[in-house]
Amino acid sequence: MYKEPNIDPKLLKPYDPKSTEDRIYSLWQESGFFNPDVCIEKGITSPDAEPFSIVLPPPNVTGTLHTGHASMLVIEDIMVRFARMQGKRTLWLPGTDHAAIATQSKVEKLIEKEEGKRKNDLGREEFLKRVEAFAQESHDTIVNQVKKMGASVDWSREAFTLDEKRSLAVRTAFKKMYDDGLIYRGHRVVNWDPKGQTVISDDEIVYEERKSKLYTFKYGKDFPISISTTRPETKVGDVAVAVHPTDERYVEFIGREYDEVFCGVPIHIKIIADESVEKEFGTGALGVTPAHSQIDADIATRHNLPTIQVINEFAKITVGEENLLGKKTTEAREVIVEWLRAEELLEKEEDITQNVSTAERTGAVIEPLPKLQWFINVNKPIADRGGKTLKELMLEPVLNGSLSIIPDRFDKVYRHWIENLRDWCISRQIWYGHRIPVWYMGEEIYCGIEAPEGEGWIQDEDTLDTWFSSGLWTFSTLGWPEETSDFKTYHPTTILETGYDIIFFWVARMILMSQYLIGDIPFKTVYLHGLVRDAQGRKMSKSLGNIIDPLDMIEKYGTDALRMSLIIGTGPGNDSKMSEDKIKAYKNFANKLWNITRFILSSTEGITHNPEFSSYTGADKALIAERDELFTTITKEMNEYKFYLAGEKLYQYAWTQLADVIIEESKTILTGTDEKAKESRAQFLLDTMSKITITLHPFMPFVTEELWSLLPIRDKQLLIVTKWPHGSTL
RNA sequence: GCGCGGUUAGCUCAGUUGGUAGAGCGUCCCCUUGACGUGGGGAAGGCCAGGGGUUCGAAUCCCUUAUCGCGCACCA
Repeated sequence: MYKEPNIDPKLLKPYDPKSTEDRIYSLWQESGFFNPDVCIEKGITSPDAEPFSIVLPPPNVTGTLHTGHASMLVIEDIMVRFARMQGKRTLWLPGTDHAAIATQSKVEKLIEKEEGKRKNDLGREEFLKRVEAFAQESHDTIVNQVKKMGASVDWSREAFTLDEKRSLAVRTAFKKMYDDGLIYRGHRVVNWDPKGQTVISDDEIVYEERKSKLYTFKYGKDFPISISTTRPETKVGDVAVAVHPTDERYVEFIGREYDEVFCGVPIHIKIIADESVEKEFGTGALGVTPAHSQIDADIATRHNLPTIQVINEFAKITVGEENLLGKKTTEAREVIVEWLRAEELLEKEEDITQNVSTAERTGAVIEPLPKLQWFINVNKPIADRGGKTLKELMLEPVLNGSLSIIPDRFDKVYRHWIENLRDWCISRQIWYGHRIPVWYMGEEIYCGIEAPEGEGWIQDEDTLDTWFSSGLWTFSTLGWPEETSDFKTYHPTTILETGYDIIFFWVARMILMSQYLIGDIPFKTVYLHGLVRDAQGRKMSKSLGNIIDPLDMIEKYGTDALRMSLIIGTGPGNDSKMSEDKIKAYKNFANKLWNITRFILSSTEGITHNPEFSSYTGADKALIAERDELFTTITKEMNEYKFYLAGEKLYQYAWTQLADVIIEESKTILTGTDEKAKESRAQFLLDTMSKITITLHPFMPFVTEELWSLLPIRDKQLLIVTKWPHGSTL
């Protein structure tokens, strides 16, 4: 036996996360072990080891991390540390997202508040400088927070959705899609955000239930059919009334045309028959406004009707006399309702609740407007993908099981979304983001990775939907379009861990891009976590003032405690509640581990752990069997991504079995006279403590690394790269 | 309208392939025991939302009702 010095004086005091965590994180960073190449160089990982890769869902550079990010980092760090300890070639690739619209509107608000200026006062170039400065600052804050959480990401490979390499990937992807005819420019009724002054995609709409009025009226005294609408102000742009072809009430009018003057605006209305009209709704007749309703636009296309735009980008009326012209839609509505009353055309006014479309970022009510925009065609057969459409490419891996979603009930949600998917509008009228790689000169259009040669070309003013670049994330971060060795080694990535709230925005788009551009899935498994809510189950929000800052919790209880509280009892796909009591309980647990170690070290003083020790007593053999059965179980659970179960079992074992039972009875054994039993028990305790420390490391990396440094174990590496015990054989 | 999820101890939630119900916090009682009072020992507390079915056996599988929440669609 080796004689060890007395136990470290650190152990004589309670565990102190504050004086430990930053020091340990630096130690890891200096070791280089977050980088799989270093692990191979130093002989920790075999060069032909199975790769395990995961990209960090890049946090938006709009500010700071919240508890949702914290829980994401915990789950992913557990996966990554576990993989690394299993000897896999493990890469966790970090980065941040420029989050175009979110970041731009945040900076716009800041500038307006602090300087009273709007972005046009500054100009594109100056404004972008401001946004970049803000983004840089957010980035630095985020990086610091990610480190505080203990995340073992490979900082040497850090990426940003708007940096040079990712921009090249974006332009390359765009050009290929353009050349394949998947990206096209089209005039369509799109979702216009009057506040953000940009188009947004269908997915960026949030439906809000609001009380509203349904008005029933006629365009004029002699008009034969009454119609119902919640938006009378758009009716100055009507070109038709659509009825169901079999509606007996109206059948005789089909094909007739009428001229009316509606609130001072001349309109020409044709009565048409269309299957999409429901006889039961309202009067069973629908006023068709092709410019300001997507459904009406579809009807207009079918019947070859003209499109008359009557509302502009600022949600103001563009027709009529001074009573209407230039009025906001809400004001114009009142004007028209008043006019209808005065003319005795208004027949009914009903209170209804309706789903109002609002913009996710700005909260503005969406104004459908006809616009020339860029779209991705999801229904066009692609020649070099076996004639499949993007929709089919997105669906395929989920249907055939090559890509699995945890929990699997989200399969259905995903499939349902794809089935309803329409062309994706990818152009945005904002400045911050990837400029569309298309140039114009007169009638000529050029799409390329670089600007065209020659004078006079003007680049498209618009930028791309931020999710276009996020969609490339699994491979743009690995060097694509170059065939780098990282790309070859780590793609498809092993798993994507993210919130279920962005399954459409992000997960689906990554599958689309990877399937199309690479011809392969972006990841084998998707693990979806839920929302972290406050103790009452409410969503955390600034307006409610119920936001818990993870950094405050770290300050109070330590990162390990926060991590345990975020993982235990949190199954995939389910929302969880943040509870300070729970964090406190795990702070106590960290201290408990500390004290267990103190007991073991002080009562086995001078003894070094001997992994080959074989003279265990019968009693200790039984304890080993029981313990190793636990390790077998939790290893299985970890492999199945059931960290919430494994973590809890380790906690239970360490506290109620090791501390409460085994250590209690060890007191008699270790102070007794049976030397064989003493030696056996001492080795058992050291062995068990070392294995508990190893297996708890993915969950509580700081306290375990610190304890590991104090354990009398020969030839040890940092715990972060120590091999995971595989059940009873190790 | 279509779909999904929840409903388990006072509170927050676990419960892996169906086999006598678990944890944290809280509550009550006891203990300055030589790792730890950020502790230890003990206790109370549950017709697992209701009903029906399958089964030797159901919190777990099926049907149904209620209720809360979510997603999608509609939104004239």
